Amino acid sequence: MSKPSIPQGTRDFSPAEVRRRQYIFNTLRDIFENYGFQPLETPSMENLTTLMGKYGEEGDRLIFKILNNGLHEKKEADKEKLNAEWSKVLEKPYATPVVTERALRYDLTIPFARYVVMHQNELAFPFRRYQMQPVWRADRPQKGRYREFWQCDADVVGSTSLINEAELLCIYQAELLCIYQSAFHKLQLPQVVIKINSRKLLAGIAEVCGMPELMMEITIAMDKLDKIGWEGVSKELSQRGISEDGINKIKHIIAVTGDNEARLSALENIMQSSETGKQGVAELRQTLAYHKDLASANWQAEVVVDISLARGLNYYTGVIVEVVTNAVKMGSIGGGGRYDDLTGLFGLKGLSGVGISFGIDRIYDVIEELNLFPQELATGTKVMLVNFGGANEQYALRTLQQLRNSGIAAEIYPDASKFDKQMKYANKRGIPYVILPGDEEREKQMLSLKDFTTGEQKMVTLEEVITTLNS
RNA sequence: GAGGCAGUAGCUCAGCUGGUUAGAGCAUCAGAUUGUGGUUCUGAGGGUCGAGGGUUCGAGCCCCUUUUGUCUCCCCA
Repeated sequence: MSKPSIPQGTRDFSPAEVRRRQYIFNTLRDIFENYGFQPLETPSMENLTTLMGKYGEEGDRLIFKILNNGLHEKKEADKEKLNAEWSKVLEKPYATPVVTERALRYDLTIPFARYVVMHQNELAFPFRRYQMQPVWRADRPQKGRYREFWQCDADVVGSTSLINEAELLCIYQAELLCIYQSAFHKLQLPQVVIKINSRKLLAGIAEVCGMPELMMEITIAMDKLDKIGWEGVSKELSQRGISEDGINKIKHIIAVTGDNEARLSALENIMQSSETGKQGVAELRQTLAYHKDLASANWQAEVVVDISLARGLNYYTGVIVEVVTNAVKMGSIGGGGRYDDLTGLFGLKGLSGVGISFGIDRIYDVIEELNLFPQELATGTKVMLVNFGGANEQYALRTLQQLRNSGIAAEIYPDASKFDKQMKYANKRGIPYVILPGDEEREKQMLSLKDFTTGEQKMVTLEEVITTLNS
Protein backbone atom coordinates (compact mmCIF):
# COMPACT_ATOMS: atom_id res chain seq x y z
CA MET A 1 0.00 0.00 0.00
CA SER A 2 2.47 2.63 1.08
CA LYS A 3 5.23 2.79 -1.45
CA PRO A 4 8.45 4.22 -0.07
CA SER A 5 9.30 7.72 -1.16
CA ILE A 6 11.56 10.59 -0.26
CA PRO A 7 10.56 14.12 0.77
CA GLN A 8 9.70 16.59 -1.92
CA GLY A 9 12.70 18.36 -3.38
CA THR A 10 15.24 15.81 -2.14
CA ARG A 11 17.10 13.26 -4.22
CA ASP A 12 18.95 9.99 -3.99
CA PHE A 13 22.30 9.95 -5.73
CA SER A 14 23.07 6.69 -7.47
CA PRO A 15 26.68 5.47 -7.72
CA ALA A 16 27.29 7.04 -11.13
CA GLU A 17 25.78 10.34 -9.98
CA VAL A 18 27.90 10.40 -6.84
CA ARG A 19 30.99 9.90 -8.98
CA ARG A 20 30.05 12.81 -11.21
CA ARG A 21 29.23 15.01 -8.24
CA GLN A 22 32.53 14.14 -6.64
CA TYR A 23 34.25 15.14 -9.84
CA ILE A 24 32.77 18.62 -9.42
CA PHE A 25 33.55 18.76 -5.70
CA ASN A 26 37.12 17.63 -6.28
CA THR A 27 37.64 20.19 -9.02
CA LEU A 28 36.42 22.99 -6.79
CA ARG A 29 38.34 21.75 -3.76
CA ASP A 30 41.59 21.69 -5.72
CA ILE A 31 41.06 25.28 -6.81
CA PHE A 32 40.08 26.50 -3.34
CA GLU A 33 43.18 24.88 -1.86
CA ASN A 34 45.30 26.27 -4.66
CA TYR A 35 44.12 29.76 -3.74
CA GLY A 36 45.02 29.23 -0.10
CA PHE A 37 41.58 28.64 1.36
CA GLN A 38 41.09 26.33 4.35
CA PRO A 39 38.26 23.84 4.78
CA LEU A 40 35.50 24.38 7.32
CA GLU A 41 32.39 22.44 8.27
CA THR A 42 29.52 23.57 10.47
CA PRO A 43 26.48 21.70 11.83
CA SER A 44 23.43 20.97 9.72
CA MET A 45 21.31 22.81 12.24
CA GLU A 46 21.79 26.18 13.83
CA ASN A 47 19.90 27.94 16.55
CA LEU A 48 16.86 29.61 15.05
CA THR A 49 17.95 32.99 16.37
CA THR A 50 21.23 32.69 14.46
CA LEU A 51 19.39 32.44 11.17
CA MET A 52 16.26 34.57 11.55
CA GLY A 53 16.32 38.03 10.09
CA LYS A 54 19.43 37.47 7.99
CA TYR A 55 17.86 36.61 4.67
CA GLY A 56 15.00 39.05 4.42
CA GLU A 57 11.34 38.41 5.03
CA GLU A 58 11.05 35.82 2.28
CA GLY A 59 14.16 34.11 3.61
CA ASP A 60 12.70 33.75 7.09
CA ARG A 61 9.73 31.95 5.61
CA LEU A 62 11.98 29.56 3.68
CA ILE A 63 14.03 28.45 6.66
CA PHE A 64 13.31 24.85 7.61
CA LYS A 65 12.38 24.89 11.27
CA ILE A 66 12.77 21.91 13.56
CA LEU A 67 9.97 21.25 16.01
CA ASN A 68 11.23 21.14 19.59
CA ASN A 69 11.31 17.76 21.25
CA GLY A 70 9.37 16.91 24.36
CA LEU A 71 6.73 19.60 24.02
CA HIS A 72 4.27 17.35 25.85
CA GLU A 73 6.57 17.18 28.86
CA LYS A 74 6.47 20.90 29.54
CA LYS A 75 5.29 22.12 32.92
CA GLU A 76 1.83 23.62 33.08
CA ALA A 77 3.12 27.16 33.37
CA ASP A 78 5.23 26.76 30.24
CA LYS A 79 2.38 25.15 28.36
CA GLU A 80 0.36 28.34 28.55
CA LYS A 81 3.07 30.22 26.77
CA LEU A 82 3.48 27.37 24.35
CA ASN A 83 -0.21 27.47 23.51
CA ALA A 84 -0.09 31.22 22.94
CA GLU A 85 2.91 30.95 20.63
CA TRP A 86 1.47 27.95 18.86
CA SER A 87 -1.70 29.75 17.93
CA LYS A 88 0.41 32.54 16.44
CA VAL A 89 2.21 29.95 14.34
CA LEU A 90 -1.11 28.68 13.07
CA GLU A 91 -2.24 32.19 12.22
CA LYS A 92 0.65 33.66 10.25
CA PRO A 93 4.24 33.06 9.17
CA TYR A 94 5.91 33.10 12.53
CA ALA A 95 8.73 31.30 14.24
CA THR A 96 9.71 31.26 17.88
CA PRO A 97 12.31 29.35 19.90
CA VAL A 98 9.49 28.31 22.22
CA VAL A 99 8.27 26.02 19.46
CA THR A 100 11.33 25.68 17.21
CA GLU A 101 14.62 26.30 18.87
CA ARG A 102 16.67 24.96 15.97
CA ALA A 103 16.54 25.24 12.21
CA LEU A 104 18.33 23.72 9.24
CA ARG A 105 21.15 25.69 7.68
CA TYR A 106 19.87 28.02 4.95
CA ASP A 107 23.24 28.95 3.46
CA LEU A 108 26.90 28.70 4.41
CA THR A 109 27.69 32.38 4.88
CA ILE A 110 25.79 33.10 8.09
CA PRO A 111 27.08 29.96 9.84
CA PHE A 112 30.54 31.04 8.72
CA ALA A 113 30.06 34.48 10.25
CA ARG A 114 28.84 32.83 13.45
CA TYR A 115 31.91 30.60 13.47
CA VAL A 116 34.27 33.53 12.97
CA VAL A 117 32.74 35.38 15.88
CA MET A 118 32.91 32.36 18.16
CA HIS A 119 36.53 31.61 17.24
CA GLN A 120 37.82 35.11 16.71
CA ASN A 121 40.72 34.69 19.10
CA GLU A 122 42.06 31.56 17.44
CA LEU A 123 41.88 32.76 13.86
CA ALA A 124 44.56 34.54 11.89
CA PHE A 125 43.00 37.35 9.87
CA PRO A 126 42.42 37.71 7.02
CA PHE A 127 40.77 34.29 7.30
CA ARG A 128 40.14 32.38 4.10
CA ARG A 129 37.89 29.38 4.21
CA TYR A 130 35.93 27.18 1.84
CA GLN A 131 32.98 25.05 2.76
CA MET A 132 31.05 22.41 0.81
CA GLN A 133 27.91 21.23 2.56
CA PRO A 134 24.20 20.84 1.98
CA VAL A 135 21.74 23.60 2.77
CA TRP A 136 17.95 23.43 3.04
CA ARG A 137 15.16 25.71 1.91
CA ALA A 138 11.45 25.18 2.38
CA ASP A 139 10.85 26.40 -1.13
CA ARG A 140 8.60 25.00 -3.80
CA PRO A 141 10.78 22.70 -5.90
CA GLN A 142 10.96 23.09 -9.67
CA LYS A 143 13.55 22.73 -12.38
CA GLY A 144 16.98 23.41 -10.94
CA ARG A 145 15.52 24.12 -7.54
CA TYR A 146 15.67 21.65 -4.68
CA ARG A 147 14.81 21.69 -1.01
CA GLU A 148 18.09 20.08 -0.14
CA PHE A 149 21.03 21.19 -2.22
CA TRP A 150 24.75 21.74 -1.85
CA GLN A 151 26.68 24.93 -1.85
CA CYS A 152 30.40 25.35 -2.24
CA ASP A 153 31.49 28.64 -0.75
CA ALA A 154 34.73 30.51 -0.50
CA ASP A 155 34.98 33.59 1.71
CA VAL A 156 37.65 35.90 3.02
CA VAL A 157 37.12 38.02 6.10
CA GLY A 158 39.53 40.50 7.55
CA SER A 159 39.46 43.42 9.88
CA THR A 160 38.93 46.75 8.23
CA SER A 161 41.56 48.25 10.49
CA LEU A 162 44.14 45.86 9.12
CA ILE A 163 43.15 46.63 5.58
CA ASN A 164 43.32 50.41 6.03
CA GLU A 165 41.22 51.28 3.02
CA ALA A 166 38.02 49.41 2.41
CA GLU A 167 38.81 49.42 -1.28
CA LEU A 168 41.57 46.92 -0.67
CA LEU A 169 38.97 44.28 -0.13
CA CYS A 170 38.74 44.49 -3.88
CA ILE A 171 41.83 42.36 -4.26
CA TYR A 172 40.00 39.47 -2.61
CA GLN A 173 37.01 40.11 -4.77
CA ALA A 174 39.28 39.89 -7.81
CA GLU A 175 40.70 36.60 -6.56
CA LEU A 176 37.22 35.19 -6.17
CA LEU A 177 36.41 36.18 -9.74
CA CYS A 178 39.47 34.20 -10.76
CA ILE A 179 38.25 31.19 -8.81
CA TYR A 180 35.00 31.31 -10.73
CA GLN A 181 36.75 31.54 -14.07
CA SER A 182 39.26 28.86 -13.22
CA ALA A 183 36.55 26.49 -12.01
CA PHE A 184 34.33 26.88 -15.05
CA HIS A 185 37.39 26.56 -17.23
CA LYS A 186 38.31 23.23 -15.62
CA LEU A 187 34.74 21.99 -15.79
CA GLN A 188 34.57 23.15 -19.41
CA LEU A 189 31.29 24.95 -18.92
CA PRO A 190 30.60 27.02 -22.01
CA GLN A 191 29.12 30.51 -22.34
CA VAL A 192 29.61 31.46 -18.72
CA VAL A 193 29.05 35.09 -17.82
CA ILE A 194 30.03 36.52 -14.46
CA LYS A 195 27.89 39.57 -13.88
CA ILE A 196 29.24 42.12 -11.50
CA ASN A 197 27.57 45.12 -9.93
CA SER A 198 27.61 47.04 -6.68
CA ARG A 199 24.99 47.67 -4.06
CA LYS A 200 26.46 51.13 -3.77
CA LEU A 201 25.75 51.76 -7.41
CA LEU A 202 22.18 50.66 -6.89
CA ALA A 203 21.90 52.96 -3.91
CA GLY A 204 23.39 55.69 -6.08
CA ILE A 205 20.72 55.20 -8.69
CA ALA A 206 18.03 55.59 -6.08
CA GLU A 207 19.72 58.77 -4.85
CA VAL A 208 20.09 60.21 -8.31
CA CYS A 209 16.43 59.54 -8.90
CA GLY A 210 15.69 61.45 -5.75
CA MET A 211 14.18 58.54 -3.85
CA PRO A 212 16.88 56.75 -1.88
CA GLU A 213 14.29 55.03 0.28
CA LEU A 214 13.01 53.10 -2.73
CA MET A 215 16.31 51.44 -3.55
CA MET A 216 14.95 47.91 -3.00
CA GLU A 217 11.91 48.57 -5.18
CA ILE A 218 14.07 49.90 -7.98
CA THR A 219 16.57 47.07 -7.91
CA ILE A 220 13.94 44.35 -7.77
CA ALA A 221 12.31 45.79 -10.87
CA MET A 222 15.59 46.31 -12.70
CA ASP A 223 16.67 42.74 -11.97
CA LYS A 224 13.92 41.54 -14.28
CA LEU A 225 15.28 43.42 -17.28
CA ASP A 226 16.44 40.41 -19.29
CA LYS A 227 13.21 38.58 -18.49
CA ILE A 228 10.52 41.16 -19.20
CA GLY A 229 12.40 43.84 -21.13
CA TRP A 230 12.43 47.57 -20.56
CA GLU A 231 8.71 47.90 -21.17
CA GLY A 232 7.93 45.49 -18.36
CA VAL A 233 10.47 47.05 -16.05
CA SER A 234 9.15 50.59 -16.53
CA LYS A 235 5.64 49.35 -15.88
CA GLU A 236 6.77 47.64 -12.71
CA LEU A 237 8.71 50.73 -11.64
CA SER A 238 5.65 52.92 -11.82
CA GLN A 239 3.62 50.29 -10.00
CA ARG A 240 6.21 50.36 -7.27
CA GLY A 241 5.80 54.11 -6.91
CA ILE A 242 8.72 55.48 -8.89
CA SER A 243 8.10 58.88 -10.46
CA GLU A 244 8.07 59.55 -14.21
CA ASP A 245 11.25 61.54 -13.83
CA GLY A 246 12.96 58.72 -11.96
CA ILE A 247 11.95 56.16 -14.56
CA ASN A 248 13.48 58.31 -17.27
CA LYS A 249 16.73 58.52 -15.37
CA ILE A 250 16.77 54.76 -14.90
CA LYS A 251 16.10 54.29 -18.57
CA HIS A 252 19.12 56.43 -19.25
CA ILE A 253 21.27 54.37 -16.87
CA ILE A 254 20.19 51.04 -18.29
CA ALA A 255 20.92 52.27 -21.80
CA VAL A 256 24.63 52.53 -20.96
CA THR A 257 26.57 50.14 -23.20
CA GLY A 258 30.10 49.39 -24.30
CA ASP A 259 32.88 47.49 -22.57
CA ASN A 260 33.29 47.52 -18.81
CA GLU A 261 35.40 50.66 -18.66
CA ALA A 262 33.07 52.55 -20.98
CA ARG A 263 30.14 51.60 -18.80
CA LEU A 264 31.91 52.61 -15.64
CA SER A 265 32.89 55.98 -17.08
CA ALA A 266 29.35 56.64 -18.19
CA LEU A 267 28.00 55.59 -14.81
CA GLU A 268 30.54 57.79 -13.08
CA ASN A 269 29.13 60.79 -14.94
CA ILE A 270 25.58 59.93 -14.08
CA MET A 271 26.52 59.41 -10.42
CA GLN A 272 28.09 62.85 -10.00
CA SER A 273 25.60 63.88 -7.36
CA SER A 274 25.89 60.68 -5.34
CA GLU A 275 28.89 60.01 -3.14
CA THR A 276 27.78 56.40 -2.63
CA GLY A 277 27.37 55.88 -6.34
CA LYS A 278 30.82 57.22 -7.10
CA GLN A 279 32.27 54.96 -4.47
CA GLY A 280 30.54 52.01 -6.10
CA VAL A 281 32.12 52.85 -9.44
CA ALA A 282 35.52 53.17 -7.82
CA GLU A 283 35.24 49.79 -6.13
CA LEU A 284 34.20 48.07 -9.31
CA ARG A 285 37.01 49.73 -11.21
CA GLN A 286 39.52 48.71 -8.57
CA THR A 287 38.27 45.14 -8.53
CA LEU A 288 38.51 44.83 -12.29
CA ALA A 289 42.03 46.30 -12.25
CA TYR A 290 43.24 43.69 -9.76
CA HIS A 291 41.45 41.04 -11.67
CA LYS A 292 43.26 41.96 -14.84
CA ASP A 293 46.58 41.29 -13.16
CA LEU A 294 45.48 38.02 -11.61
CA ALA A 295 43.52 36.44 -14.43
CA SER A 296 44.74 33.92 -16.95
CA ALA A 297 44.29 34.46 -20.66
CA ASN A 298 42.95 30.92 -21.12
CA TRP A 299 39.78 31.50 -19.19
CA GLN A 300 36.69 31.82 -21.30
CA ALA A 301 34.20 33.03 -18.72
CA GLU A 302 33.51 36.73 -19.20
CA VAL A 303 33.31 39.28 -16.42
CA VAL A 304 30.69 41.87 -17.32
CA VAL A 305 29.50 44.93 -15.44
CA ASP A 306 25.72 44.64 -15.31
CA ILE A 307 23.86 47.45 -13.64
CA SER A 308 20.60 45.50 -13.62
CA LEU A 309 21.99 42.77 -11.37
CA ALA A 310 20.43 42.64 -7.92
CA ARG A 311 20.78 40.00 -5.25
CA GLY A 312 18.22 39.14 -2.67
CA LEU A 313 20.38 38.55 0.36
CA ASN A 314 20.26 41.72 2.34
CA TYR A 315 23.65 41.53 3.99
CA TYR A 316 25.55 42.49 0.85
CA THR A 317 26.89 46.02 0.95
CA GLY A 318 29.30 46.49 -1.95
CA VAL A 319 30.28 44.53 -5.00
CA ILE A 320 27.86 41.74 -5.90
CA VAL A 321 28.35 39.02 -8.48
CA GLU A 322 26.21 36.40 -10.09
CA VAL A 323 27.11 33.65 -12.56
CA VAL A 324 24.96 32.37 -15.37
CA THR A 325 25.52 30.19 -18.38
CA ASN A 326 23.70 30.94 -21.59
CA ALA A 327 24.22 27.41 -22.85
CA VAL A 328 21.24 26.08 -20.89
CA LYS A 329 18.03 27.60 -19.66
CA MET A 330 18.70 27.63 -15.94
CA GLY A 331 18.80 30.06 -13.07
CA SER A 332 22.08 31.38 -11.76
CA ILE A 333 24.76 28.82 -10.98
CA GLY A 334 26.62 30.94 -8.47
CA GLY A 335 26.63 34.22 -6.68
CA GLY A 336 28.29 36.25 -4.02
CA GLY A 337 29.41 39.63 -2.94
CA ARG A 338 30.92 41.89 -0.41
CA TYR A 339 29.52 42.35 3.06
CA ASP A 340 30.65 44.89 5.58
CA ASP A 341 30.20 44.04 9.18
CA LEU A 342 28.48 40.71 8.71
CA THR A 343 29.89 39.58 12.03
CA GLY A 344 28.44 42.70 13.64
CA LEU A 345 25.14 40.82 13.67
CA PHE A 346 26.76 38.55 16.24
CA GLY A 347 28.50 41.21 18.22
CA LEU A 348 31.89 41.45 16.54
CA LYS A 349 32.34 44.82 14.87
CA GLY A 350 34.82 45.85 12.24
CA LEU A 351 35.10 42.68 10.18
CA SER A 352 34.34 42.77 6.49
CA GLY A 353 34.42 40.08 3.92
CA VAL A 354 33.78 38.92 0.41
CA GLY A 355 32.48 35.59 -0.66
CA ILE A 356 31.27 33.50 -3.54
CA SER A 357 29.07 30.48 -3.77
CA PHE A 358 28.81 27.70 -6.34
CA GLY A 359 25.41 26.09 -6.83
CA ILE A 360 26.77 22.68 -7.62
CA ASP A 361 23.41 20.99 -8.13
CA ARG A 362 22.64 23.35 -10.96
CA ILE A 363 26.16 23.08 -12.29
CA TYR A 364 25.64 19.32 -12.31
CA ASP A 365 22.39 19.69 -14.23
CA VAL A 366 24.07 21.93 -16.80
CA ILE A 367 27.05 19.61 -17.30
CA GLU A 368 24.70 16.66 -17.55
CA GLU A 369 22.46 18.37 -20.06
CA LEU A 370 25.43 19.32 -22.23
CA ASN A 371 27.04 15.91 -21.81
CA LEU A 372 30.29 17.35 -20.55
CA PHE A 373 31.18 14.82 -17.85
CA PRO A 374 34.45 13.05 -18.60
CA GLN A 375 33.93 9.48 -19.78
CA GLU A 376 36.49 7.92 -17.45
CA LEU A 377 34.52 8.80 -14.29
CA ALA A 378 32.65 5.50 -14.47
CA THR A 379 35.23 3.50 -12.57
CA GLY A 380 34.86 1.15 -9.66
CA THR A 381 35.65 -2.51 -9.37
CA LYS A 382 38.26 -3.33 -11.97
CA VAL A 383 38.03 -7.09 -11.89
CA MET A 384 35.68 -9.78 -10.60
CA LEU A 385 36.74 -13.31 -9.73
CA VAL A 386 34.31 -15.99 -10.73
CA ASN A 387 33.53 -18.38 -7.90
CA PHE A 388 33.85 -22.06 -8.78
CA GLY A 389 33.53 -23.24 -5.18
CA GLY A 390 35.55 -25.69 -3.12
CA ALA A 391 39.32 -25.59 -3.52
CA ASN A 392 38.88 -23.15 -6.38
CA GLU A 393 37.20 -20.70 -4.05
CA GLN A 394 40.19 -20.80 -1.71
CA TYR A 395 42.48 -20.25 -4.66
CA ALA A 396 40.30 -17.31 -5.72
CA LEU A 397 40.32 -15.77 -2.25
CA ARG A 398 44.11 -15.86 -2.04
CA THR A 399 44.30 -14.28 -5.49
CA LEU A 400 41.76 -11.66 -4.44
CA GLN A 401 43.84 -10.66 -1.47
CA GLN A 402 46.97 -10.29 -3.58
CA LEU A 403 45.15 -8.20 -6.16
CA ARG A 404 43.85 -5.87 -3.47
CA ASN A 405 47.29 -5.58 -1.92
CA SER A 406 48.50 -4.45 -5.32
CA GLY A 407 45.98 -1.65 -5.32
CA ILE A 408 43.55 -3.23 -7.74
CA ALA A 409 39.86 -2.83 -6.94
CA ALA A 410 38.68 -6.42 -7.00
CA GLU A 411 35.83 -8.54 -5.74
CA ILE A 412 34.72 -12.14 -5.85
CA TYR A 413 31.26 -13.43 -6.62
CA PRO A 414 29.95 -14.52 -3.22
CA ASP A 415 28.83 -18.04 -4.08
CA ALA A 416 29.37 -20.69 -6.68
CA SER A 417 26.30 -19.85 -8.74
CA LYS A 418 25.83 -20.94 -12.28
CA PHE A 419 28.53 -19.64 -14.52
CA ASP A 420 26.44 -17.46 -16.80
CA LYS A 421 24.73 -15.88 -13.83
CA GLN A 422 28.10 -14.74 -12.51
CA MET A 423 29.13 -13.46 -15.93
CA LYS A 424 25.87 -11.58 -16.36
CA TYR A 425 26.35 -9.98 -12.98
CA ALA A 426 29.84 -8.76 -13.88
CA ASN A 427 28.57 -7.48 -17.18
CA LYS A 428 25.68 -5.59 -15.65
CA ARG A 429 27.95 -4.01 -13.09
CA GLY A 430 30.18 -2.78 -15.88
CA ILE A 431 33.23 -4.51 -14.44
CA PRO A 432 35.83 -4.46 -17.22
CA TYR A 433 37.72 -7.69 -16.39
CA VAL A 434 36.86 -11.14 -15.09
CA ILE A 435 39.22 -13.76 -13.73
CA LEU A 436 38.34 -17.45 -14.00
CA PRO A 437 40.16 -19.38 -11.27
CA GLY A 438 39.08 -22.95 -12.05
CA ASP A 439 40.56 -26.43 -11.74
CA GLU A 440 42.97 -26.06 -14.63
CA GLU A 441 44.18 -22.63 -13.55
CA ARG A 442 44.64 -23.72 -9.95
CA GLU A 443 46.66 -26.80 -10.90
CA LYS A 444 48.93 -24.72 -13.13
CA GLN A 445 49.02 -21.81 -10.63
CA MET A 446 47.83 -19.53 -13.43
CA LEU A 447 44.77 -17.33 -14.00
CA SER A 448 42.46 -16.88 -16.96
CA LEU A 449 41.88 -13.18 -17.49
CA LYS A 450 39.02 -12.10 -19.68
CA ASP A 451 38.75 -8.58 -21.03
CA PHE A 452 35.06 -7.78 -21.23
CA THR A 453 35.41 -4.94 -23.69
CA THR A 454 37.24 -6.98 -26.32
CA GLY A 455 36.07 -10.43 -25.30
CA GLU A 456 39.68 -11.68 -25.35
CA GLN A 457 40.80 -14.21 -22.81
CA LYS A 458 44.26 -15.55 -21.98
CA MET A 459 45.85 -17.67 -19.29
CA VAL A 460 48.61 -15.78 -17.51
CA THR A 461 50.42 -15.54 -14.17
CA LEU A 462 49.25 -13.39 -11.28
CA GLU A 463 52.10 -10.97 -11.93
CA GLU A 464 50.96 -10.51 -15.51
CA VAL A 465 47.39 -9.92 -14.35
CA ILE A 466 48.58 -7.22 -11.99
CA THR A 467 50.66 -5.56 -14.68
CA THR A 468 47.75 -5.59 -17.13
CA LEU A 469 45.24 -4.24 -14.65
CA ASN A 470 47.54 -1.54 -13.35
CA SER A 471 48.34 -0.17 -16.78
C1' G B 1 1.26 32.08 -1.43
C1' A B 2 -1.34 31.64 -6.94
C1' G B 3 -2.05 28.66 -11.31
C1' G B 4 -1.40 24.55 -15.38
C1' C B 5 -0.52 19.14 -16.11
C1' A B 6 -0.31 14.26 -14.20
C1' G B 7 -1.06 9.69 -10.80
C1' U B 8 -2.68 2.35 -14.27
C1' A B 9 2.92 -3.84 -12.83
C1' G B 10 9.59 -2.55 -9.83
C1' C B 11 10.39 1.43 -14.24
C1' U B 12 8.36 4.00 -18.90
C1' C B 13 3.62 4.22 -20.59
C1' A B 14 -1.12 2.29 -23.84
C1' G B 15 -6.23 1.62 -22.48
C1' C B 16 -11.50 4.52 -28.07
C1' U B 17 -18.24 7.98 -26.98
C1' G B 18 -18.41 4.27 -19.79
C1' G B 19 -19.41 -2.34 -21.53
C1' U B 20 -16.87 -9.48 -20.49
C1' U B 21 -11.27 -11.76 -17.07
C1' A B 22 -6.97 -4.14 -17.47
C1' G B 23 -2.41 -4.53 -21.68
C1' A B 24 2.79 -3.58 -23.98
C1' G B 25 8.06 -2.65 -23.64
C1' C B 26 11.98 -2.74 -20.21
C1' A B 27 13.45 -4.99 -15.57
C1' U B 28 13.16 -9.54 -12.33
C1' C B 29 13.07 -14.97 -11.88
C1' A B 30 13.29 -19.87 -14.33
C1' G B 31 14.55 -22.79 -18.66
C1' A B 32 17.02 -23.53 -23.80
C1' U B 33 22.98 -23.44 -22.05
C1' U B 34 26.69 -28.04 -15.82
C1' G B 35 33.55 -23.15 -17.91
C1' U B 36 32.01 -18.07 -21.27
C1' G B 37 28.67 -12.29 -20.48
C1' G B 38 26.83 -8.13 -23.48
C1' U B 39 22.75 -10.78 -29.07
C1' U B 40 18.42 -14.69 -29.43
C1' C B 41 14.18 -17.93 -28.08
C1' U B 42 10.45 -20.03 -24.39
C1' G B 43 7.86 -19.56 -19.90
C1' A B 44 6.59 -17.43 -15.03
C1' G B 45 5.63 -14.07 -11.13
C1' G B 46 3.99 -9.26 -10.32
C1' G B 47 -2.11 -4.56 -10.09
C1' U B 48 -7.95 -3.05 -4.17
C1' C B 49 -6.02 1.49 -11.85
C1' G B 50 -3.11 7.27 -5.59
C1' A B 51 -7.19 7.55 -1.53
C1' G B 52 -12.47 8.58 -0.20
C1' G B 53 -17.35 9.57 -1.79
C1' G B 54 -21.08 10.22 -5.84
C1' U B 55 -23.72 9.26 -10.78
C1' U B 56 -24.90 4.47 -13.37
C1' C B 57 -27.59 -1.96 -14.57
C1' G B 58 -22.20 -1.31 -15.09
C1' A B 59 -16.53 3.35 -13.65
C1' G B 60 -9.35 2.84 -14.98
C1' C B 61 -12.58 6.35 -17.99
C1' C B 62 -17.80 10.97 -15.89
C1' C B 63 -18.64 14.45 -11.20
C1' C B 64 -16.99 16.16 -6.18
C1' U B 65 -13.39 15.96 -2.22
C1' U B 66 -8.55 14.72 -0.75
C1' U B 67 -3.46 13.45 -1.39
C1' U B 68 1.19 13.00 -3.97
C1' G B 69 4.38 14.25 -7.98
C1' U B 70 5.73 17.71 -11.81
C1' C B 71 6.02 22.48 -14.27
C1' U B 72 5.12 27.96 -14.36
C1' C B 73 4.60 32.75 -11.55
C1' C B 74 6.74 35.04 -6.94
C1' C B 75 11.61 34.37 -5.05
C1' C B 76 16.14 32.02 -5.21
C1' A B 77 21.55 28.52 -5.96
